[in-house]
Amino acid sequence: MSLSGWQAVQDEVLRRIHARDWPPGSAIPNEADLAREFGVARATVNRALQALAEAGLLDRKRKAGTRVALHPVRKATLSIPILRHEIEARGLAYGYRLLTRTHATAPVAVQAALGLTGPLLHLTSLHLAADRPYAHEDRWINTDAVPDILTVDLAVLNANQWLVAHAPFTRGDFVLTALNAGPEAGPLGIAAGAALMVLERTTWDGAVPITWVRLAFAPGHRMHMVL
Amino acid sequence: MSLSGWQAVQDEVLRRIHARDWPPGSAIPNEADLAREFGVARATVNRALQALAEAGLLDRKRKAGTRVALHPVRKATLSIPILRHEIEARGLAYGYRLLTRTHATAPVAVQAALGLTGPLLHLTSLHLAADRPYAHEDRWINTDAVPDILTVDLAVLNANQWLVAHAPFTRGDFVLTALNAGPEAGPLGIAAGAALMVLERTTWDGAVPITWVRLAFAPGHRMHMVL
DNA sequence: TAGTGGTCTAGACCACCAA
DNA sequence: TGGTGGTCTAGACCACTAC
Repeated sequence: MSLSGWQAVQDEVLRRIHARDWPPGSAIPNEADLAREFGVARATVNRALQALAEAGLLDRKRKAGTRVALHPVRKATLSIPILRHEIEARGLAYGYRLLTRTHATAPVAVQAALGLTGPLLHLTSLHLAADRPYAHEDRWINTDAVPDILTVDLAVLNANQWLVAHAPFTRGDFVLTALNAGPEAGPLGIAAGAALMVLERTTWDGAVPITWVRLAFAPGHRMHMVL
Repeated sequence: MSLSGWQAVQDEVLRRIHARDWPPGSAIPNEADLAREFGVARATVNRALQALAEAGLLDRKRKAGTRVALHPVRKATLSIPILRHEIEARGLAYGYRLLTRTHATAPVAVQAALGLTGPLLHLTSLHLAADRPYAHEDRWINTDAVPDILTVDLAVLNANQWLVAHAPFTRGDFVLTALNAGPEAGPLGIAAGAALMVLERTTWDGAVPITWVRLAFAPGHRMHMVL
């Protein structure tokens, strides 16, 4: 067989896995053999198999060889865009309203997530899509890490937009959960107790915690992923 | 400068982006120039830059060159393990209980997701962790695609486990949302109206729809992602 | 210790697309 | 149409690890 291009190799490997030529758990030929069989260079086979391993369909180990994953852990990729873009991509007008701005001691859960105990800048705000509440934001900011944010008029400029532009993070940590609406119910204009999708994000620049934010999306919000 | 390995190249590029040597939106040198500067082959630079582009930090276009992404769309990867493994990984005993098994016409939403109108196999079941309800499963199966499942005693064998072993899917579609507990409240042993994290998954084998499943997780369930 | 995947190299050709 | 990234090749060396 003579294939052309690493994607063709990938397709053929996928076909064999799927056709049970190579059943789950079984070892497949090594790269050199496959390269010979497919009539391509080993690097081409390597590219194809690495992509499949990254997707979780193959397990690869030096010396042990490559095996079809027994329990393919499907990995779905969730892109986390800036809310403004997410809303505008739906053809809706984006709006932002700052609700509160204080300095305060954060709740224990936030202190733990950030690893900080001192007082932090606390913002609550509302993201609007076509003038309707889209998400409620509860944010704590480590001003020691980004002192410049104190000079910004956050009533006008979205804190998240300022942060992505001025304080890029190197590490982020996301938690998705569902909560019954509490204090967010009022600003979101919904009944207390409604089920809300909540995204909690903590970000660091190296070892320095930057911000903790909790986004509570209006009821009915759906996060979509593929594969 | 002389670097060694594509990860070292990646690190250096990241450093420059982060240090604002290459601010957001700006073009960075082409691969050949970087290869010369770093003292590596162009393929090595290519490997590093492709990884960064895949991560959303760079935008690459032929002829136009490579630019630092203006609005880095962070992509979080959510691994969707088999529930049994997720539970056992926490050191808890996994349990499974089939609640109902019927043939029926699916709700319109399910018909639409699968693109099928005929009657389907309908299962509801409960996943248990240490004998406590972990998630409620509502599943519709296209028996035309997997007739063999009718020969299986689903009271004993988890439908999902049977499907992953016998009917691999080539395409999947996930939706995450939050719902107030309805009929699931009873089996889950919780109050009606509690906020539940819901994962809806539709899977196909090529163009053939296999199954639609809705998992409602017990309150407090947290899905974790990194970066 | 030997076999396997991981990676690098130098060179080459090609597809795409902005100028 | 020329410059850029995308990819392939043949060969090589290395790192890891099962045996």
